[in-house]
Amino acid sequence: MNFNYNYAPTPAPWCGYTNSVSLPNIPHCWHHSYNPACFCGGWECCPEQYSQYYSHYSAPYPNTDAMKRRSENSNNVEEPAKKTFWAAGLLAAMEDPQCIVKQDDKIVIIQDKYPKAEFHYLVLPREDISSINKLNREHLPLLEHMEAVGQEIAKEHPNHKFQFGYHALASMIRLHLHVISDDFNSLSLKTKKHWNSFTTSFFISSQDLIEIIKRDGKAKEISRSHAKELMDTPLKCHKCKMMLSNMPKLKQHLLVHRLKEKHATEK
DNA sequence: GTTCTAGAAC
DNA sequence: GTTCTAGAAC
Repeated sequence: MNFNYNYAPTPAPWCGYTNSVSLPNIPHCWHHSYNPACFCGGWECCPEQYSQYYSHYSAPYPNTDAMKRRSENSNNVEEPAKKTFWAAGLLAAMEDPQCIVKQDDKIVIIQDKYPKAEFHYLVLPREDISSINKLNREHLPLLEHMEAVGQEIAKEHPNHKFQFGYHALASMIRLHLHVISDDFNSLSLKTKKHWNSFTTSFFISSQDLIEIIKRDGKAKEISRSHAKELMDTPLKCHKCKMMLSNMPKLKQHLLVHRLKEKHATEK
């Protein structure tokens, strides 16, 4: 992965090491639980500091070179960049063979690191498109292709229904199409925000986005305040519209549908 | 995006 | 007292 200054990776705040030259090749994907874009290399560079913040993890080995660099730079600590590093996690993941499920010359498909359902893929264009804001009519063939490969991978799970769509205000850099099974059976599905991001109008179906681009020639991310309104929507089952008062109850309720569908497919 | 946790809700 | 979540920190 080549370093791209547009994404302004942030040195870990506790690490004094700053580097104004260039970032070496990034050998790891974000699955290795540290900031792949950090100048200091993430927590491997600062094991003692890392364990201070995250005592339940332990550093694999002390990186003495990095500690020395940090010491040399200790009087020259730059303010961390505003753009937070985690937002660039997808860029690292789509470069890592371990993360890639499928790819072609236009797109890369990865598994969501924190799947919100039994199957949850992300289709990312190789073209540097940061978000739906950057789309225009020239991207229509790409958007159609992204959905087509998404449909293809969904077909590998014939007992599951899938949703294909984009978040109206995405957190991660690089346009990504969610391909997610509608069971929403996952330990990583925890919060109201998770739920509402897939079951309210915050989730723009792939077909809808394509129609919007065809019609208007562009699409616009929603405002933070509108996003918050949608995230605060009361919890409602996406299948039977039943209202649930909290996430544990909602997740328990989802079991009803899972059992019902399991029964139906076994008939 | 996730983790963590204070304090709200029960 | 326990469960749950919102918001800050990362």
